[in-house]
Amino acid sequence: MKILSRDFYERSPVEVAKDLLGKTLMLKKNSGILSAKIVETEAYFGQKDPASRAHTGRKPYNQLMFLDSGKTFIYMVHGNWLLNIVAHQKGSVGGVLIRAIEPLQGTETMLKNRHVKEIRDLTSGPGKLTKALDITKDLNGIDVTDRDSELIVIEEQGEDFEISSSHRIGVTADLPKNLRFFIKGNKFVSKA
DNA sequence: AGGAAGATCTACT
DNA sequence: GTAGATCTTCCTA
Repeated sequence: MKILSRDFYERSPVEVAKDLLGKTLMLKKNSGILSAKIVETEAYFGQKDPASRAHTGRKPYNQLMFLDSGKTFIYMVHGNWLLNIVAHQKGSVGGVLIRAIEPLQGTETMLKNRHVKEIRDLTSGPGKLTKALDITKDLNGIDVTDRDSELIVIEEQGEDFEISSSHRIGVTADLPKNLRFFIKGNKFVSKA
């Protein structure tokens, strides 16, 4: 098991968003281990990105995006916690939103956290996956490169896959670029 | 005090 | 498949 290092996150959010696809998210809880494969992400920048939390400048609640890469940045939107990982070149600002995952380990626990019939609906959206994994603000700012953290990201050999991209989902003001990336054909991607 | 926000669920045509 | 209500912070006035 290899944990992704700090350098991995100290690159452009776009590169990190693409490279996070296929990696494994692992959550160590008292009740056991939950893990899932990342299948959909979006890149966000700083001031120049109108959809970014950091767009209006540094504030107490968004300062994590300005600080260390490789840490979580979790915030609430429409009653849902959304999970981001801070990623940017040193001295820059940015992050990657985890939009969808595929459950690997602890599926029963996730099903208990959410009332759905279809496994497909369990984690196929940014607010869904945080509920399934029981991620809240308590985990805000933790270091996903530290093996002692409750939440880490690990590199694992998986099958080959093809990456598709699109505009970002649900944002009121997007940039004229494709900043959303997902594994082509994966069932857990929130939207084709 | 009020409203917007990177969404989800439910109930319809 | 699309539309509308509602979810809970944190910012801005």
